[in-house]
Amino acid sequence: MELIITEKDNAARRIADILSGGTYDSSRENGVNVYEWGGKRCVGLSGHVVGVDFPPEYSDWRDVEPVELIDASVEKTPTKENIVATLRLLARRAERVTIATDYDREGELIGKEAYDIVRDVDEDVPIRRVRFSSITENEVQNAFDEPDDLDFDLAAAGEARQIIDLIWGAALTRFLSLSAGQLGEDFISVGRVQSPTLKLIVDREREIEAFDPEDYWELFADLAKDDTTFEAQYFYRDEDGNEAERVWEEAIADEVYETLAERDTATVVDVNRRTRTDTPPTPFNTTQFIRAASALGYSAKRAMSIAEDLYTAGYITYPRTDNTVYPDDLDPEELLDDFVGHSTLGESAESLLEADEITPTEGDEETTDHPPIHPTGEIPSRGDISDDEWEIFELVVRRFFATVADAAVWEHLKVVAEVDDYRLKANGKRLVEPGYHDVYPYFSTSENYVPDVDEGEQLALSDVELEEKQTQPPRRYGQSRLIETMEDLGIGTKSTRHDILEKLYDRGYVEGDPPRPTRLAMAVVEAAEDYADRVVSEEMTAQLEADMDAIASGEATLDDVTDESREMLEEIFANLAESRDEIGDQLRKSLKDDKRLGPCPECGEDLLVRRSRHGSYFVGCDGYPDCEFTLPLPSTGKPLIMEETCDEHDLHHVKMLAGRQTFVHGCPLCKAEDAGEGPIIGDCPECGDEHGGELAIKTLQSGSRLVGCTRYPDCEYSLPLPRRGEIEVTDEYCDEHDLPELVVHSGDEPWELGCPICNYQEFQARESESGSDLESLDGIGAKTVEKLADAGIEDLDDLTAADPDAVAEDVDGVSADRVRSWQAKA
DNA sequence: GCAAGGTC
Repeated sequence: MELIITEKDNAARRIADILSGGTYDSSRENGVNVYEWGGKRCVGLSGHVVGVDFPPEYSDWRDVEPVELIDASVEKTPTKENIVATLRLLARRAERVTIATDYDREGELIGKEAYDIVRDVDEDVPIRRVRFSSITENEVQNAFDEPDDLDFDLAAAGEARQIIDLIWGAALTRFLSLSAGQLGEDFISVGRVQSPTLKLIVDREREIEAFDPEDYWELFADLAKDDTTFEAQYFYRDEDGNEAERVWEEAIADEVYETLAERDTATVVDVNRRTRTDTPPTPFNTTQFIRAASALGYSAKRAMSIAEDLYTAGYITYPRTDNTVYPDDLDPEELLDDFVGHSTLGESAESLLEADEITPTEGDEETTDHPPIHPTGEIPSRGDISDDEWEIFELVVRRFFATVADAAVWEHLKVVAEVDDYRLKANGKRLVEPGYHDVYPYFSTSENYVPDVDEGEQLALSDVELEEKQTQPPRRYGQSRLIETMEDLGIGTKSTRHDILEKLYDRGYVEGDPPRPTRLAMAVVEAAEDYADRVVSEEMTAQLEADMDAIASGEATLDDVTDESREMLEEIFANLAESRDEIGDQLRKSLKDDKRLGPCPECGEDLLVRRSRHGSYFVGCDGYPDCEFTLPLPSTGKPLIMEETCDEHDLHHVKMLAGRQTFVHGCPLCKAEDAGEGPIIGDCPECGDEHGGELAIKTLQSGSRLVGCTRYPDCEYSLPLPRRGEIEVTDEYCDEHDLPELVVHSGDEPWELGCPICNYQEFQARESESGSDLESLDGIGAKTVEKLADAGIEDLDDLTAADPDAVAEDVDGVSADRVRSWQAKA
């Protein structure tokens, strides 16, 4: 029996399909899929199935000096026990083993890990290696026809990286965490990739903080030929002879303004017309995909998560790739054919197929691991996937379309007109050949119309405007810009860059979007710059890459490289040791700065965001226990201190981070003053008789309102009230509940809410009525019931009477077939 | 309870 091992289950299944001609059987062993046919078995790993770590006696942070980790041994232990067990089981029965992991350095290392597991149970079984760049019939057959051996040097290069990353990361992370007394889940982390990335963000923030704005002026005027008016801007030549629009002296700006404002014509002195070819974009690698998705409003994490789902479902190719050149065996015409006749994508595909010759664009990077991201030709129906998934799928499809489309052509027209010695310019542009923009509508194609004019022509001049402006600080990096910059600097990989950003959020180093560094992040980068510059510099990765190349080519050994790295870290620790207290003080101070809201209204010390023993957040005074002033915070989410401050109390605003339910809470002191109890409207039906509780109209911290008992939290009786509008308490009373009728004033017409108890009871009755009917059907959930109700389908009668196609059109995520199946059941 | 790299 031959055992074939791949890097992931998906690849195992596709290889089984190709080699068996679709005749394989599949079974499960320890929860792992095994594909079997004609004397062969194929199993997929899940990336690395073993990991590196120190021996257990090093695991207590307090008992082990961080410096001791540098010379500690590094062991490999299984991290995916079930897969390792399955591999051992299958290896015992194998007469030959073929390693078919991904064709890149990490794939070689993963292959070596599988090799070691196999060798452990069988010293003699022959083990060979096959390499292919994409899982297509041709490539896979060729690879299996010409098998090779595992490249142990290349795998060793990967191992060196693992060891160096672990030692540097663990030793420095433990050192900083211990120095600041931050143990447990709030440890302070450092690493070869995360720290240089954090430094990028921190450096930009330093520029922003140090920025000194400068005033300048810009002048605009309208020019007109016949009835056509267009905007022109004043410019001059600076000392280097370049065109400049910004005027740095007010007196000069005024002088130009007065001259222009006095005159009513300008003379055309230069007309410049040129055409520009706008070449179509290159195929998607991971970074460019994230960038394009981010322009549509997706975070890096969300974009990758959707791409992974689309990949697993078979609609797009593997989303983690550096490659920007399509492989030879991708036939663009064949792939376009798959879209012909499709309701929304078909037209573009058909127009592209009309071309005489189809030549895809190519990027600069051609790698051996995976093809660029492109559609597989399998098209999901709209009901099968969510709107977001469809939007990302369409992006990938259209990007593929764009790479086989024609270039676009723009015509640029620049007109320069003169008034005395002053010059005005207007830049027009027109898209004469839309080219790829027809099939890829994600780039701007906005035009600016400037009419045809001739040199010497007089144009009417009007509406001269002088605008005072200020230079702006550089902008923070957005998530996709950061990922692009990481790629440019060579740090991280296509699979990890977006994870590294997530890590910075998780560690409390950055907040918001675009990511803004916390004081802690600034202090960590500063400490690293002072004592371990290497770990915040992209140089460390560059050197490591060079060392890994040396190992792979046999010029150096794993021990040469790791020993040298250990020595460097020893030197760093020699300097760190004596500054431990100083570093700890700085870190602790910055941790406190991140919690600081502003002055306490009672004692003037700082108010801090704190966490109670039960885990809830509140605002407390730094002067505690002398000052016991506190303010509440909402119970949902994790508080984030915003840059914005309250004019009245000088306190920073607070935002509550709770995923999709994130909201701005504002100034906690204002909120506390606004909140509280409104008018009392009657006795509490639950505890009024026994304890004298009364019902009051209350406004909560979050801004929502309710009728609640004055004995809260001892009595939790409450009734809901609408969010919007002012509530009027009338003189009329409900006979049954002895409570006043309420009127809500919002919008144009006030509406009668009536007695709050009756109102609530009616609401509940409506809920149960509408819910019971439709929700009784199998395969229909509460969310769908809501969506159907929005489309006017409130009960089973409505559903059976409805036209399935019309329903599918109106309701997101519901296909006509699904509606028919409900109708059959109803 | 440390890193970064695979994969889900």
